[in-house]
Amino acid sequence: MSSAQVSPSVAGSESVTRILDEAVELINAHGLAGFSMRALAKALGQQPGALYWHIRDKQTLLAAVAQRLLASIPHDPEESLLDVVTAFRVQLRELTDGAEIVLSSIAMGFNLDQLHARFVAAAERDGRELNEARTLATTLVHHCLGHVMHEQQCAQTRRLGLHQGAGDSASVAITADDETFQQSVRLICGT
Amino acid sequence: MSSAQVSPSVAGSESVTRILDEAVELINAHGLAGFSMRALAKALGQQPGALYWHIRDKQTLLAAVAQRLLASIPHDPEESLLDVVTAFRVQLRELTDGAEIVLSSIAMGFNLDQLHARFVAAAERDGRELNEARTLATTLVHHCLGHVMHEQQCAQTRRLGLHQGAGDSASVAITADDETFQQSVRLICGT
DNA sequence: ACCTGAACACCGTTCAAGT
DNA sequence: ACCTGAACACCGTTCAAGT
Repeated sequence: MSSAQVSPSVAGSESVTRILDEAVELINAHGLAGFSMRALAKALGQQPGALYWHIRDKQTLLAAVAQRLLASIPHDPEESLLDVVTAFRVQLRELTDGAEIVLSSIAMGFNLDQLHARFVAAAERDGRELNEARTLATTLVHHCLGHVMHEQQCAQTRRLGLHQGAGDSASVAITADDETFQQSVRLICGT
Repeated sequence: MSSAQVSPSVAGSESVTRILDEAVELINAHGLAGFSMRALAKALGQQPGALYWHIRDKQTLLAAVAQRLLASIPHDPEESLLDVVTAFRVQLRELTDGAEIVLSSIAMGFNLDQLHARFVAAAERDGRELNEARTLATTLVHHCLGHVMHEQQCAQTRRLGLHQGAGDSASVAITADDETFQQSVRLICGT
């Protein structure tokens, strides 16, 4: 049995850990667009091909990064719905292009069920009925992903320089900042 | 003045139109991941370099595709908030990976202000106060993008074959389908 | 078990030179 | 004005061969 997989549960083969650590560092430094397998190999002092003994491919690597991101959301057994959605957003923002990485990992079979379950549990603790809790959970997850994705893409726009909009760029009607996020969450949760 | 730009307003140089048409066709056929400048050139019967006389680069091309997508949301002056969010989702789904293309175009300076304004206007017609209308608009845009992105990534997972989840794949707790979407919209709008 | 070296089949983009 | 041909500097991935 070759270990050429980043298996969801047993990903701790310690060479894989080193690879993931370095991948996170590079993504944080140069963004997802500036991240390549070849650059990762170079940073690890190896040949590009060497990576493929440890991991299946780039997409699987990114799915593992996404998984690690979600797994490190702090877990409070008494957390409210507001707590968990806030923690989710915080964690997405810890990693450059975190929302894009999580979303695109879905195409790798990565799913958000665990996260969804945490939202549902928190909603039920807040006194919601099960069906309502489920809708609430799904809505908040989708909203948070859309919001942070927007925010992070705007950040990249700024990093690359010019906005191609009109000269005075003060006219941005739709924004994705802290205050907007909180207003949306209050709206969804019904104050 | 070289025309090497897909300028937002005057993009109608008819060669550019042909390029965009073909790009949309290829994206619909093979997804964003399977779309390349070289494949686009081949489909047009040209050399890859020829494209760069008409358009600045790939990202600008995709931003133009996103713009065309948003511009072709049917416009009803009496539309309700529900109408506009539904039309937005329909249009995102017209194009394979449409949500991803729109979201990533934001990094090119592409912004969603026009769309946001339509949401706000519809909300006001529905009797909302301005601040409420703004929050509602932002929330719905972010939610819809997150939702459709999730949905389209899942579709790609299915196209590529296996889910790497457990054997029986019936256990998907979080989904992005029509019914879920409508429930979320009702929740956000307050029934 | 783990890595190198070298290759394969691609990319996006530029730019002289042609017409 | 518009396109070709050819190059540049990259990609992800595979795989024999080494240790």
